[in-house]
Amino acid sequence: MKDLTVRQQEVLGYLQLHMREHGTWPSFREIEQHFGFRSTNAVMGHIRALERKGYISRIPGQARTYRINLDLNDDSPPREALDVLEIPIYGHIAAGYPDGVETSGEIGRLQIDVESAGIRRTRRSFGLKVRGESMVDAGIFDGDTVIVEQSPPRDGDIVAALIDGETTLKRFVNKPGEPPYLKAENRRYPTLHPVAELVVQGVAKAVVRHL
Amino acid sequence: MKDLTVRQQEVLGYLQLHMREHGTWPSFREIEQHFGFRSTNAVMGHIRALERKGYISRIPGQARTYRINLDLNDDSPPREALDVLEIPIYGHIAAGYPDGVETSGEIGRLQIDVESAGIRRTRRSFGLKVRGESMVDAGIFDGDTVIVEQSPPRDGDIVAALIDGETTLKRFVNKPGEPPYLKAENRRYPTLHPVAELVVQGVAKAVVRHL
DNA sequence: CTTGACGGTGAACGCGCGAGCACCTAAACA
DNA sequence: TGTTTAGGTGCTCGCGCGTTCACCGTCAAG
Repeated sequence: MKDLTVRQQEVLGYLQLHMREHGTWPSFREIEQHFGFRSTNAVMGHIRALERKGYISRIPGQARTYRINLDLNDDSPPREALDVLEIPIYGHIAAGYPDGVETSGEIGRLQIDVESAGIRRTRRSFGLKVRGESMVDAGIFDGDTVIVEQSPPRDGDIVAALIDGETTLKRFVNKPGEPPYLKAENRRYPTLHPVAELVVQGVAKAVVRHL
Repeated sequence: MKDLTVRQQEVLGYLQLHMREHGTWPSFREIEQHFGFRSTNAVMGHIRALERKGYISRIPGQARTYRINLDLNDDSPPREALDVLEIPIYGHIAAGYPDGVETSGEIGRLQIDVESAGIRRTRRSFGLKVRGESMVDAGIFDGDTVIVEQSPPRDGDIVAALIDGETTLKRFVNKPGEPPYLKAENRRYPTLHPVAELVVQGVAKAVVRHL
């Protein structure tokens, strides 16, 4: 946060303010008007600067598409206090809802400190209520809550993946030289699970079980 | 949520999904492509329906500006704020611990909401870093953190108990007519563990595992 | 004195993207 | 039977909005 000029901080602040208040990113013209600029190019300069310095990223040419890189703009001191995160929990996956997690199906919330869960604040995370026995050999049982972080999977990770329109938990196997595939961790299940198109929603980082 | 058709729920779900994953609302063309429509007007119909039914609102003519009316789409009971508790974690337990709070052996802290952990605020709780394999058959592995609440054990509970000056995790068995005893949940361990004097420190309520 | 970063004006360009119109199909009424 | 509602296709129109180019200041560093 230190390498930003005052003006740039103001612009970054306005981006976040607008998002908080309207649920939408502002357009160049809206930023221009807010700061009293007389040219959208003044905005362009600041946006470019923020982009260059890594505080935001965007999809060039597309309207109102920003993304704040949180890890940079919170210059939180080395934490002594526990950094707690509130996470939505999704349960049953709507039948036929192929996009995966049905957002309206939020069945609860969970709060845990990031260290215990092994997740990062900068990534989006969500909880998933486990159904079925496909991962019992990995110590994940029916009824457990797994905390999934949206990040690219690596070989050996347990991932939440989309199979036939349902979200399931599987081991992600990606050996060099062969296409990646998914594997259930249950001796009674077919071990291999070849998938035409692999849609990985996130990587399981932690399990919380209610005894 | 009941007055929405399946398709409308899917569209609403995609709006939220896209927002979660990209931090941006999708454009009509992106929605069209995602659902395989061949006309943006199909999108228009659904957006209009969602708007008419009050689930979203938008600023007409402006790109990627939606607003979700949350109060409508979650028909879950009004969620109370999560009650979060900070808990000390002990590694190896010092002999003589049961007298009270011996903080010297504290190796960390954990924060979690009481509901996820299944504990009560009124009781004292602590975390325990599991060492050894004595409970693998109960799905508790070496390295897991169990959350223990200080309360009287009942038959079948997993308890933290003092054996030979060390705290271990065991199943508490208390059948009528015979003295209570402890039992390890590992096929390779002796199943019975008769103890002269039973010192139970608390009942395990939850497990947190870092994958 | 020059160079570069920073902050800005003004105008023009061109695609992204919401909006509208015409028309189609299937299911649910009544 | 006609009418309505949900869910589409295909096309066009026109504004919103990001982008670029030319050019202007100020200030600190080399």
